[in-house]
Amino acid sequence: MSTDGSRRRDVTVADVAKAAQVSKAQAARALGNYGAVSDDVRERVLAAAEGLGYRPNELARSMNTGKSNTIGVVVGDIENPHFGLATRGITDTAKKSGYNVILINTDEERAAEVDAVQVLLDKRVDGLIVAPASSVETSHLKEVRDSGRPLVLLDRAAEGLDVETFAVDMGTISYESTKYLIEAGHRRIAFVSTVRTDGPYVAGMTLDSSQISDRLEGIRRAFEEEGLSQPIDLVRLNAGDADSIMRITRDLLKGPDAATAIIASDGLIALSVVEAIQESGLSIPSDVSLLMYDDFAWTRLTTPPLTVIAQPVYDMGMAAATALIRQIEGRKSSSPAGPPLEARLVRRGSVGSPKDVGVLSQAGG
Amino acid sequence: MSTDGSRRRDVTVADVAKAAQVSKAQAARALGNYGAVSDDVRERVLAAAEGLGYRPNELARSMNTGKSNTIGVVVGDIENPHFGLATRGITDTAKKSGYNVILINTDEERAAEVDAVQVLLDKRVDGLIVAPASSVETSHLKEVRDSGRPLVLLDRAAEGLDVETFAVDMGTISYESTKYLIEAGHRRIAFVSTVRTDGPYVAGMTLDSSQISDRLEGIRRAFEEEGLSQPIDLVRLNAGDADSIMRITRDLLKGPDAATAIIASDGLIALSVVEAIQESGLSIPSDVSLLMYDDFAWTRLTTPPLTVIAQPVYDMGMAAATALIRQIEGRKSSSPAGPPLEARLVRRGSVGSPKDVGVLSQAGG
DNA sequence: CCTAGGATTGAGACCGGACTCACATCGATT
DNA sequence: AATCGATGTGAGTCCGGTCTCAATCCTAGG
Repeated sequence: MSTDGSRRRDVTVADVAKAAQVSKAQAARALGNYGAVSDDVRERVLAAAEGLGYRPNELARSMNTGKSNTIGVVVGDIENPHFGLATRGITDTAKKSGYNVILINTDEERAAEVDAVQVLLDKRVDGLIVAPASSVETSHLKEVRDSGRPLVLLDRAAEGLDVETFAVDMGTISYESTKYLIEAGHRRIAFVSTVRTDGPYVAGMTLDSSQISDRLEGIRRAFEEEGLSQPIDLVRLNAGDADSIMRITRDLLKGPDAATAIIASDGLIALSVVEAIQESGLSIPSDVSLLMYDDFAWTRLTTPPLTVIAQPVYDMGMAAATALIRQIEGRKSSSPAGPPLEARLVRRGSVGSPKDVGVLSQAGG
Repeated sequence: MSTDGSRRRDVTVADVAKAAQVSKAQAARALGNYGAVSDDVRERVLAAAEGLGYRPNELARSMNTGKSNTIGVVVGDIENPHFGLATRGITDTAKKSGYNVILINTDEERAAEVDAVQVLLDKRVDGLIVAPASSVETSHLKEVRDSGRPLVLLDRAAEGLDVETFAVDMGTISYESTKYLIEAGHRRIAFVSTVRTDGPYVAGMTLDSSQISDRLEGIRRAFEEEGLSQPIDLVRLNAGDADSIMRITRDLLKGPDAATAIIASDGLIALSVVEAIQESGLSIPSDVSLLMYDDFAWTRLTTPPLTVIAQPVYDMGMAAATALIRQIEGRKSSSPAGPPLEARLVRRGSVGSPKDVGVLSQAGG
């Protein structure tokens, strides 16, 4: 019952062994629950361990089992609710299988990501879940894969990298929702995203983000199918902080060729877009329609409630973690893809028909 | 230039040493940049390391330096933007000093927290940042402190635990904002929180959360100062999921003694409260005023924008991490408290005067 | 009563670095 | 030229576990 006692160094198997009057090997066996140990010894060891407050050093254990029971998660920004929710899906799943999570933010910068991956590898995590900042420059991820360490991608694909990826099919949902806007009468549909590019958007341009490429492709396809062409002058990338997004929004809504609908690439963007619209004294959806990616709780509270593209973010995280752990623990990959991760258009009140078109087909369901 | 080569086991110092034709000790010195190494040896070793793609095993390194360069963060729920932001503050600060973060969610359950702390200790993290689920049952945290491992509390204090704590002074801001509501004419002020209790609220009751106790105390003080007494029948704890919060809200707004103002203890609660109010056909602030804790971006987008109590959440995380790292790296604690972490009442549009009172004193400013 | 074979047990190697210690080496001091 | 202190260098230990291997104990079968 020496509840106090040792303060400095932690108790080791050797200490326990000594206290229990057995060899280190026997103590280790009793503690680790392997090998053959007599009842007498087991009891003595367990009692000694209890009394000394013994706790195994996971570092040492990891060192010679080669397993750290830790997975590394690399995302853009944990503050972004999208990643927050995905991370929750990951950590919940990980915990269930006895894994812990080391989290690193990259702010969507490749250099930070390269670094993060390196650090995690050095720490000998059992596997990695990465939301790649760039879908194009992926050499560092290739190295991970080549090193044989389990790797799974979240949210975005990486070009030429044959790795399990958990993301929704952006092309399809983008196509469908654009179609919905077109049917409501919109022709001037804007798209605002934060992906960085060197110059203004040009059709077919290679983008850093597979997600955004797919969305733009979906939009293009929807227009094309109607015999129309996508207004690429309304595609605004490089949207940065709140101010720049508001500036972009004001610009989009100005002049005779103003956008009649805006698709915000994520919740943060939508926030600033809505703010800019409100400041301009315009109203949603009578003056301009709005569609945003991700369904957050607050989107139901705005006036009007926002029409959104809901993504199964938590499930994505869960699926990614499940797949990674499967890779870590056993067979390569049983089923190539898990259950389908599908996005869904949630029609609320922020999409209507543009003013000068009248009600060709009623928006909303 | 053997970019491929070894696939199985990682390269170790011994391998590098052999390749560079020097002893393991010399290789380690050159690689670790310590001790005395001749230029010739250093060059050979570095070249060999480069060629072999040597990467130090941080696990092994940690084992005999006793430092893992990792800190453990234990929060209620990373999905909650409050913690998301705080965590960002922590990770940013940690990264700057070369630390990584292992994140564990507890869902505010003590058992999970005890577990989390244990796991992190076993993994030999250099220090811990905990947002304690309970301010009362803190024996597991006491043990951490007694074990000598650096520990810092976030968001909430823990009773009888003398540990650096980074949280805003809830009593003061609660007092001030209640005062503000009272001056606007409110007398029937409700308070809704998720803290779990055994029975309904009784004045002076011991709560699991120091935060909530302090807030209630602030409310009580404000009423008392006006010669009034706090309507404790309007204190609703144990608010659980969205449904239960909506039920509570409807109940608060019913009958002759209905609440004229509601204080929502966090953003998630506010979400459901607003939803319930909207569903009831009532409007804010003419029928009922609303005040919520935490200033999220979306609170500016509701109609009307919400009056909130803004907390320096990111700074809290940053301060906690800074203090922890200071503890880890050196002197115990130089300044008992860092820069003051103060909450601020942000007056937007959700607080007005109750109907039957008229405009005694105009709310807002 | 003696022995084969499984149950126990202890010594020590090993994981991959960090670091101690004793032993060179070498230019500089007197 | 002999000596001294500052490098250089390699052998080997240690961190705290896991695990191999050979030795020892026991007990049932003959």
